[in-house]
Amino acid sequence: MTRKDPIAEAAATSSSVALGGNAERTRSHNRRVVLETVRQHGRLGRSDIAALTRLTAQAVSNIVVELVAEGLLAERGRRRTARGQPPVDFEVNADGGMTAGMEIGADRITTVLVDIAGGLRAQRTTTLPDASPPAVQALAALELAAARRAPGLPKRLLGCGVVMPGPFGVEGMSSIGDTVLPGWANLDAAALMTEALGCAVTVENDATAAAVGERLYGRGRDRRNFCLVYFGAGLGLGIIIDGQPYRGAYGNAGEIGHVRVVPGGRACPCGGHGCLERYASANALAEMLHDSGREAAYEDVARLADTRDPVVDRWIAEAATLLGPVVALLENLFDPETIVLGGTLPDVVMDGLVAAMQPLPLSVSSRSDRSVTRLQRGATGRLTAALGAAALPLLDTIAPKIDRVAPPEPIARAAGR
Amino acid sequence: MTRKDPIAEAAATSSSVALGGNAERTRSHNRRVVLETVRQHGRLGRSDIAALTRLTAQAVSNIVVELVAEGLLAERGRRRTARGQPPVDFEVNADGGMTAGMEIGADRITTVLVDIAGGLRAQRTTTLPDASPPAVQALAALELAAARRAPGLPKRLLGCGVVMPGPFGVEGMSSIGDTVLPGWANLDAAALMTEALGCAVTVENDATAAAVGERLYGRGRDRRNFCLVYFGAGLGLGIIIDGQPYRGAYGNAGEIGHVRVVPGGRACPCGGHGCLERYASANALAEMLHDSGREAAYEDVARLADTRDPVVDRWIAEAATLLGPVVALLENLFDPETIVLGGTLPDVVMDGLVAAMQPLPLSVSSRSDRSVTRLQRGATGRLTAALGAAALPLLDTIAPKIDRVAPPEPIARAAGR
DNA sequence: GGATTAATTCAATTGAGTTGGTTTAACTCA
DNA sequence: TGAGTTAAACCAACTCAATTGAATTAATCC
Repeated sequence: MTRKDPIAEAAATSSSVALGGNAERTRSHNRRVVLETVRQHGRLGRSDIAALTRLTAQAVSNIVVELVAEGLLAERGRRRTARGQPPVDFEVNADGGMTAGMEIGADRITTVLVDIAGGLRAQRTTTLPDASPPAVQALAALELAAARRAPGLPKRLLGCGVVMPGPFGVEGMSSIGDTVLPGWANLDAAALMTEALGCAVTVENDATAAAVGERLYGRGRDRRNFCLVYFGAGLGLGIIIDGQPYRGAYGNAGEIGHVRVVPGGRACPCGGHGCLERYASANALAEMLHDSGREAAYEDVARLADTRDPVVDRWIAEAATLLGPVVALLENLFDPETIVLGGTLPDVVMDGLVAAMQPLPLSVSSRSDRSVTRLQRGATGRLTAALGAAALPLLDTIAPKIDRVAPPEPIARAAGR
Repeated sequence: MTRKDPIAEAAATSSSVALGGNAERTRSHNRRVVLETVRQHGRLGRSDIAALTRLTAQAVSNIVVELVAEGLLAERGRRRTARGQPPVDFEVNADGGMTAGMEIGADRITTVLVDIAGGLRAQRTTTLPDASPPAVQALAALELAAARRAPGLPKRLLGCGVVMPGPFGVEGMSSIGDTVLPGWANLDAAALMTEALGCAVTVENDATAAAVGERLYGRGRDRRNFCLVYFGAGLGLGIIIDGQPYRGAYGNAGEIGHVRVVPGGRACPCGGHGCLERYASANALAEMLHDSGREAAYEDVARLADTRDPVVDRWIAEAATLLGPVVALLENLFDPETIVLGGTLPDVVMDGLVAAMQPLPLSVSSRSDRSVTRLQRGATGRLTAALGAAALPLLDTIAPKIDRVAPPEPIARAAGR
């Protein structure tokens, strides 16, 4: 009859377990639901919230009182209606709090402060002379402090999201090569940055952060399933499933840059040849520009694209040819509501890409009755990664999610033997 | 000040809304959590359940009493432990209920009855002379009734899952071509079958159903994220994310069969050329066997594979060559815990495929410290689709899920103007 | 200005989990 | 063999938060 201890067993397999609920968790869930509903619709009366969430008006009323008291919601006066007592509208209180987003690249740090209503309240960029952990820690702390000196900011800082070349802690294919910052490999970046910044830090890769940014502030505002193709140094894919970022079982989902699209093509640091990101990425464009003796800083690229520079056009044509089938592939696999293009390329270039990819290849998304376009440029512009980073802590605050947790510690339990 | 009615607006965009919780929903959630936990671990005492779910022993006790009274859990005696009062173990009561699964193909119907503990309790196959809706309805009802006459079955039938060539209601790429049963296009198959069978029917495609089957009874039992590549008439992909089947925004996710793998290759009913499923699918193998004058029924294929028939070997080699990169692609995009092969091919053939694909191409899944193999054959064998179908209703009963719902009807509300 | 309508609040009730104490069933050791 | 120890399970009182039903409030309609 002797068996292993089921608790120890669960901890060993590290399979997460669904969490039971209770009254407090119900409240916390409902608070999130209310906030998310208001955020999504912009401005709602208590009854509207009740109807949308299927809570009673009374429950909503209680929660709203709480949220207003905490400064998360703000009253916005009565709406005019046909009959009956007009509802008092509420919206997310822009001054109720803010989050920070930092994009740490090899040579620069971009910092943004975003309020909980999605408004950009401060923004800084500085060069990073030394990317070693202590230097980054110091400079990041300074930059955040400097950004917080902007006038009229919300007082509360709810958290900080950091985007940096990853991955961290996961031994993935993409960790081989030149993506990780020198000296950061195998370090717990989130812990280091939490220590440096003195507030809760979430670390995420650029593509996923950008997708979260679009989800909260951009094209994904009322989308629950979409993909974001991110043009950075490489090519990334951010995946939003059921309103939440999808990271995969080991945090490596969306590694799209190393799909082989040109058999026997350009060599890639990953060891392969003809990888997609050797053609379709900001780096690939910069290389092409360099090879033809042109400047390739952001402003240069924007200018060149504006003037329909032949090299830029050539890159767009090539990238579009290779990306088209990949877009169709993503549609066939994920069946998203839409696919968004984001990243560090100027809007003109993105628009050029979208245009050059038309008509898109046949896929399950080729329906005639679409209400959303299959492919579009993101709405958060050049700051997309930093804004996405800032959105990360907010997602935890706002988005209702299923509560699931690692199995409990088997410590202090006498295991059966 | 005049604005649109937010409720009508929400209904129009049909974006689903998170649902508020209350005491009853908490209970229902906790019941599911308890059931799921017991199902996953096989046999647990009340305290174990409490520790795993983070509920109090008391709450668990109450719920267990309820579940035992309803016949869903069964007491299994005390376990031997070192000290203290030994716990009473519980497990899912195999006689507490069952679900039916039907696989409706172009020429046959397979029916299985599976109890809630995952045991196969009855199984039938019959030929389907006429695939028109009325004929299928009549025969399916007869088959289900016949299966239910097997001795010693659980009394309760909790629901019925049906797998049939889809898709239904969605105008997808794959609906073009020969996949849909004649006469079923644009019909509400779930409603028709519910009416015919007299119990709640879920309709699903083969690949997703198979994935759900593996999730509950097979290789996915302790996996929360995996993909299942399904070899049927075509080639499908079932995706399990966070323990739940992922169907995409419009129910078309996992359309993997029409990835172009051979430029300028064999023509495909979808209109393209060189689609994966023209090479890697049960149909493709059958075609190849026919062309060389061999029989291609299931038993024939199994026999031929056993004797290492050169044609079968050739098919395996070809399919493996084409599937290898696709497996790597899936790993890079979904980062699953594992990828499972399932479908209507004999186990020998599947095993041959898995072997022939080694070594797998580099991907984010190429880690040295893996505890689960990257690619494996499914555990549910030839009945995989039917068993998966039977698992569908159970998933709703057992698996905890976030409650989310379409927005409320705007009827009977005076819209502001 | 009264009737009507819809939003909101008030007060009592209910469901379900938690807390703290008690009982029960095994093992350990003298 | 029996007292002591330990962990499981149960009992009863309590608390949280949502629901229910009635009352109040603030508009428009006529």
